[in-house]
Amino acid sequence: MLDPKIIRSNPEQVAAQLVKKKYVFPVAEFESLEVQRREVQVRTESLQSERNTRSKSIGKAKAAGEDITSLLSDVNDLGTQLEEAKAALAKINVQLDDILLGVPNLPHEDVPEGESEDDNVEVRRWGTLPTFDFDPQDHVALGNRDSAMDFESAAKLTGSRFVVLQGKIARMHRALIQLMLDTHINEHGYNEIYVPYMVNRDSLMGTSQLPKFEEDLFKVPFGERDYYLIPTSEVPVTNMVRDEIVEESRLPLKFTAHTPCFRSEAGASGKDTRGLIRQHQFEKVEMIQVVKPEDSWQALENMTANAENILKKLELPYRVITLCGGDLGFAAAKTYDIEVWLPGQDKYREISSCSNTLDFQARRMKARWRNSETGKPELLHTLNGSGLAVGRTLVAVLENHQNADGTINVPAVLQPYMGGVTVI
RNA sequence: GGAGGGGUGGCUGAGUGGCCGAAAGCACUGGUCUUGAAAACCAGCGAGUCGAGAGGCUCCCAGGGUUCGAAUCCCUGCCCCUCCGCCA
Repeated sequence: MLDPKIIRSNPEQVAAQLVKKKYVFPVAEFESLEVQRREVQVRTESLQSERNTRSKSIGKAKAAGEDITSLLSDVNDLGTQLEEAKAALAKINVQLDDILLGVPNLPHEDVPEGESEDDNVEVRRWGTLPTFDFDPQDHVALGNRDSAMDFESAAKLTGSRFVVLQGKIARMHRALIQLMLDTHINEHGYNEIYVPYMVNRDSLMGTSQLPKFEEDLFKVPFGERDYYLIPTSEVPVTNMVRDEIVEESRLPLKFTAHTPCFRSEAGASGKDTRGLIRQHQFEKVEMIQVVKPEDSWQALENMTANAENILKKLELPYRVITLCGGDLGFAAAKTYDIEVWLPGQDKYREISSCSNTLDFQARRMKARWRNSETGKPELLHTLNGSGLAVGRTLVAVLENHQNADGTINVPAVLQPYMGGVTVI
């Protein structure tokens, strides 16, 4: 959520900045509601004030043993007026919240203009693209050996966009997770955390998957309410600091978690239907940082480098891009995507996304720290980044390290996690 | 599933209808003392919101209700703890 004070004091400027993100902010509607809100709020509060003072005087008169019947009749119709004012105020606030919760974060000034992913700007490349003296296969063909990557069984068990992995491929998939976690823990200073794979509405509101993106989520009815399968561990991990005031000495908080992620992919029918690229269920190792505001931009650079380090270890060529305004996510002020080279598709594909949300999520979550200089609680900054999407990493390893006979060279860094096997 | 006990400020915890935004302690901040520190002593210290300010309003898990007035009484829900049963 954006700071309502900033929106109130300068709605046109906010609207102008949001144009970059292809969002039309309803300035006129907002301002007219604000005028009403202010008027009704002032009226409500003065009525409350009146009621409070009168109630106090009744209490005093009663204590003094005086007759209070006339005082009671004076206060009679105050209650109804107050009820009406309160109801009117609540109604206006609901409308204002609807607007405010639907406004995306402001893009950072570095963020390039642009409509879509075609306008994203490349920052750097790493690695040399592999060359093959044979026709490289894609991961679906490579995984088909011994039914190690089995989409048909998954379709039988559940439906489309799921997979069954078996044998060495399943082991490599698991090995990748271990490598990622160990690297983030031992080399990058993250704290491992295990979290629920289902969350409540409040958590999803906090990180801003709700109320706007409900159709992307799997909902699980539970008694009178609903739980939701997490679309990313960003949700449970970031919400650790919801409604908390974090001691300054504990900052920065750096968490890494391995979880499955569940996405309905409602808006992606027909897209990436082949293979492992876009599934309803996939594994991801996530990095979350909760930092002082002054540290968040440096943290974004570091987190991106942490994700890149995994690709370097796996000897996978990649490039880093800055998302343009039109491609930027709802909560993000700036996002670096890392795209890995996939020989089977002959192009770079997203494998990580690292974002700084500034205080956007923190404001929704009331996630604060106590600033020792001011002595006051202030909003934190939150960042999240994939380090990395495991399924897509598996795809990249298979395709980049394949041999003519369809076998795969296991990257040296992964071999200890696979019992020393060098080729699968 | 059954029985009982709870949810109060950063933390612990008192508070059963008005004198309570809320005792006390811890933590924190400032001061006295000290070469310095610790200890001791003194003082300050919840959050949000409206307002130029004075000050107002809201918040004692959440949502309803009773009342002129609710942290306090009633109802519903959520969560935590103890015991019993069941169980991976």
